[in-house]
Amino acid sequence: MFSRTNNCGELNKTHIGSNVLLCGWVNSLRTHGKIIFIDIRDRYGKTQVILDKDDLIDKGNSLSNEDVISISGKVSARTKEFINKEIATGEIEVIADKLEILSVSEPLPVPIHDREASTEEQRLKYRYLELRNKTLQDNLLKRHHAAQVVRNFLSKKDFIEIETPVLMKSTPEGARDYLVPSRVHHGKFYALPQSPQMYKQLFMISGLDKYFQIVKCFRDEDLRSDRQPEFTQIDLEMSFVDEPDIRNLVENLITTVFKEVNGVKIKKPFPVITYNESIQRYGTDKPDLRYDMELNDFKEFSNKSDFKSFKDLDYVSMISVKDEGVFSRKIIDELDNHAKSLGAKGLAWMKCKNNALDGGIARFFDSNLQSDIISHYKLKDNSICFMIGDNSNLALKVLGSVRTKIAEMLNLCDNTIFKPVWIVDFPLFEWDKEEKRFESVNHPFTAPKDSDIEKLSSNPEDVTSKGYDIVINGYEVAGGSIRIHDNEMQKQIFEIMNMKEKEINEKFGFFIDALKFGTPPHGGIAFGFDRLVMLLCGVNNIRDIIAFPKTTSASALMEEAPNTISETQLNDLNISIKKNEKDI
RNA sequence: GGGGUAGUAGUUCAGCUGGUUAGAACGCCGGCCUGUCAAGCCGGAGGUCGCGGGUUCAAGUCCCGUCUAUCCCGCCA
Repeated sequence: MFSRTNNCGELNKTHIGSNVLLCGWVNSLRTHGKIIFIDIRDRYGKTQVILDKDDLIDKGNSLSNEDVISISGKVSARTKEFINKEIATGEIEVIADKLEILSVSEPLPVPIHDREASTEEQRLKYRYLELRNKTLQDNLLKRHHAAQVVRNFLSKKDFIEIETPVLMKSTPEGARDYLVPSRVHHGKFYALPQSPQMYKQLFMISGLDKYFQIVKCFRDEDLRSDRQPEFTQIDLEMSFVDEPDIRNLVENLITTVFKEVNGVKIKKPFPVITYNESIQRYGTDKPDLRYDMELNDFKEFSNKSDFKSFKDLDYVSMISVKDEGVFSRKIIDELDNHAKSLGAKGLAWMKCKNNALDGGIARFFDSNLQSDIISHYKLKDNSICFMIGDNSNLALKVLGSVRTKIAEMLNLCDNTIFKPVWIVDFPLFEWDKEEKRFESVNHPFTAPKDSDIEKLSSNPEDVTSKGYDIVINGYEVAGGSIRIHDNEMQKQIFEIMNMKEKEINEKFGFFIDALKFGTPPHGGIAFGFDRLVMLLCGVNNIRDIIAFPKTTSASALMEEAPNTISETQLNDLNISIKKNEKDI
């Protein structure tokens, strides 16, 4: 029987002369007749092994990539000309005196060292092979490290990690629930948590004071590159706090994680901007602050121009960018198409040259107006302006998206820089046109600002909430709020959302009851842990930091989930499947 | 639900305005080779062009439908 003495990444000059036994995969094989080189690989690194004895060469010639082997031999120094500076073990090699083949590998369906070299469909099907890739392993290692730092940090601050149920009651507000049928209670269903929101508030009522959990959450909605149907939150809640207490704690948590995991220092305190300000300046509530290019109100000038398409519009939004020959007609067309695909009528533009405006819609602005524009926005020579006119919502939103697109084109997104910002003063409600009722912008447990409580009954649309988000580099990384701790107010909020007493009692009665028995003022926040790890790893796809992710249609290509179940299983649950017309 | 992109050898791709036997690289199999490190050289095998229909003398190529992956919009309290 074998027993490994070292891993494949740790041998160096200090081990020269010692006898070792290494285990791992054949990373590459170079046969030269009377000598064979094997790079043996494990999670820790690669080591070059030499086979130069006749019996070993016969065996070595039968090897192929990804076979699992063990090698025993002597660590030997490489002569100067053969040192490989690329790898940690490059100063030594192991001269084998025994080779054991532990497992033979068939040719791989995906190459493991070059992830780009196969389609994602293929890689997800053989995810366990893709996970042999160094980068992916490093990402998972970083994820582990980040979780560990979070647990340590919060534990030291008296937070207790408490598990909450995964099978819970469905309360259809917000996202669609993943549902689990009950065998015992025919026709009834559990829901998987979208977040442990109510449980953690109940912990505060219980007097547990400070709670956290690194926990899986589930939302049955359509996916994006930063959204998975099941994802992980760092969920936390604390009693007897107001907004500044939470912000202070969270800033310390975030800076600690970035420092411990990535060695990056982030300045405190984080900048704070209001929701309205963020929309005005960046056209989004998750602005990327790694670059400037703020949006401007251009209405004043477009009104004075002869450009008819901008007349009679609510709003004209403008950004200006330095143009160092990047914005060719082709690129401008590309941006124009992007704007149109988001619902804008088009993207107007003009360039600033020799203290005048030129190209695009410049001819609709007379020379006086042009100089006014140039001096008002301090436009520099060789810059380009982009404008969108529409209702203010759309104009800002679309130009905000153009802003990020331009930043990508100009390579302004440095993944080693982290720019966090608090977004605060969200409206408490927004009007749902289709349902014709108010809906919570955050969730219905978010408290209104103390100064706005009177407006709750008169004009709910003007009420500002005690909610806050943290955005880093354009990703919404965390969101939370100070909660309502008064049962009457909680009931009032549900009523504003057009819920009847009966419905409130059915869905949330237990929770409103709980609020009656001495509820401390409390608040908290939940981090999208996956997104945080994405930032730490410098990747822009959530699948790169999850071991076994789902596709954009929420299926698992490896094990083929979801799947059909047997008649027996259906009968146990008293469920029958409706046949579509197509299937008949 | 809507829009964009992709689907051809084990893998990644090429294949023009429809026209001989659908090509390349890597991998695989066989052989040679004592200093390579993505080793090299010689030879070989390997294809239901995602699937279904249509147009045509002729379809990988054109048309319609459909499936899968991916990006975006809607959606994500």
